[in-house]
Amino acid sequence: MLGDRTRRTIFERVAERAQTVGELAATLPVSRPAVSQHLKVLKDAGLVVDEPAGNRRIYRVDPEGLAAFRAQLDDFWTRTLAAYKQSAEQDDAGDAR
Amino acid sequence: MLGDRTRRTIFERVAERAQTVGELAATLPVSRPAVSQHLKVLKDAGLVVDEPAGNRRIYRVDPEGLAAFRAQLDDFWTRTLAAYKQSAEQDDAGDAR
DNA sequence: GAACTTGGTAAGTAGAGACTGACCGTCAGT
DNA sequence: ACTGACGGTCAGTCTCTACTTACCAAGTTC
Repeated sequence: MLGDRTRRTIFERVAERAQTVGELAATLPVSRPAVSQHLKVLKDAGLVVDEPAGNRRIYRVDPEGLAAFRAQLDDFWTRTLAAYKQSAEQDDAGDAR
Repeated sequence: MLGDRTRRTIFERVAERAQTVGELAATLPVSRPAVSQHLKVLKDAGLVVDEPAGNRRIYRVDPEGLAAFRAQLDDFWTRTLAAYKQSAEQDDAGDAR
């Protein structure tokens, strides 16, 4: 999801300040459609929401989706680290046997 | 890095229990070389270390590299969330103006 | 309402990377 | 020493995806 540099940058920019597609594209080394496509992905993932503002669309971070995303991440790390810890302890027990 | 399903699974498996390449490949839907390549990437990233054990190589999680990796992640999220928070507060101030 | 701006979508391309089969080196057991 | 198991690497393929150009729809401005 946020593995792609460009997409991560876009996400950071939007987090810093709600912006339109054009504003984002102007400061990035990719074309406007590319930005639009990245925003679509971020939107589908629930990380951003867009709001029509006359001629433009303003993109901003979606706090709920962001929280859900982080929760997923945290869950992964919690599970993985717990498993690792347990495995490490078993190794210690094995060494001490 | 951990965006790829297979690689993430491999990492989780290694975290659960230190294993050889063959053991990992046996329970995964990909070939042994594929596992070997994923492990190389994980090793280059410092997430795992390998230790020769006679004929085989045992892969285990590298606590230091893991900590560094998590630190990077945390840094990204801390920065991003801080920026977002500040941006949100400015918006509130703007609305109240 | 005509011209301009903004942005989403479609189609096609190019590059990245995940995967396989083949090959080779190394170690263990006989 | 020979044989078999384990695993790293190479070369090639195939899929995925990020990107661009072109086009179209909707809105604003004069």
